[in-house]
Amino acid sequence: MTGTGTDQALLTVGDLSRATGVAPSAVRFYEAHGLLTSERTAGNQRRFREPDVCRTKVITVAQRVGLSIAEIRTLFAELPADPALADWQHLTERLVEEADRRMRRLRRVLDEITSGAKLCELPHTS
Amino acid sequence: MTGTGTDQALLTVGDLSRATGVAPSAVRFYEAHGLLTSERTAGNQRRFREPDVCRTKVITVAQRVGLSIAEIRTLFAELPADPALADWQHLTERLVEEADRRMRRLRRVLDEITSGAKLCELPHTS
DNA sequence: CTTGAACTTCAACATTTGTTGAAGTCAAGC
DNA sequence: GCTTGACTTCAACAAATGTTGAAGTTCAAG
Repeated sequence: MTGTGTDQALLTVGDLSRATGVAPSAVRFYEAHGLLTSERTAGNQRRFREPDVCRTKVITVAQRVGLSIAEIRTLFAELPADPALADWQHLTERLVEEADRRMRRLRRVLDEITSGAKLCELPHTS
Repeated sequence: MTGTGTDQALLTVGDLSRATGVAPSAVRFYEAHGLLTSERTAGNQRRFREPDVCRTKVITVAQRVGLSIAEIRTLFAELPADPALADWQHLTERLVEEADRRMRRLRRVLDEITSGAKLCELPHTS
């Protein structure tokens, strides 16, 4: 009975920050806004788990897609506590879909201003 | 010699707002930040010109592309005072290019998280 | 144990992109 | 020429997304 099975690597704020490139202040901010959760040590320090590295990276990507913190929270709402690979895949799939939707919307607007052409009337230089 | 040539329609803030769907406060904001310019009446009220309708619409689209006010100001820096059709076309071309660049960058990031796959390590459930 | 780096909370600040309201002025129709 | 709606400026507020700093605590190494 050597292993208890709970050899989970616990990460400090600094560890998570280094693992993701996100500033410690931002990590705390994300936790305060429900995007990350942590346990606490006896001395009240945060300890994150490995999936939080992934969550944090997803946050970064989702922000690039244009999602707000609130929207990312909603996105994460579907994610189980200890996600399996399939769960991550499903999540990124949804994220990609959302990105596609937004890019298509943008493309439509761009098409309007290039081909629709009524955006800018010429000054009637008679 | 009937026309003086200066039958330019002059637009109040409200006119421009109605023509573009942008709030009057936003119009003033854009002017304060150098995206629009106006003349003033004897009584100190703003009077815009037709091209400003187009500029304002471009501002809206550029924001959807993700440009900041400062970036839009830079974009407009190339635009002559009284732009011809070709100038508008050039501008929208640049805007579309920028949008494409941004979408390609985003696409790369998305590809990384879907195919690159090293984003999320599986918890080693032995 | 002690020490130094890393952690804690909390409040204040920073930036962007505007909106709102107060107090006052202008323009246009009757 | 008066009235009324639209305009003016300016300051304060707002919401999102964090960062910074102060004051104090904890963790790990020696």
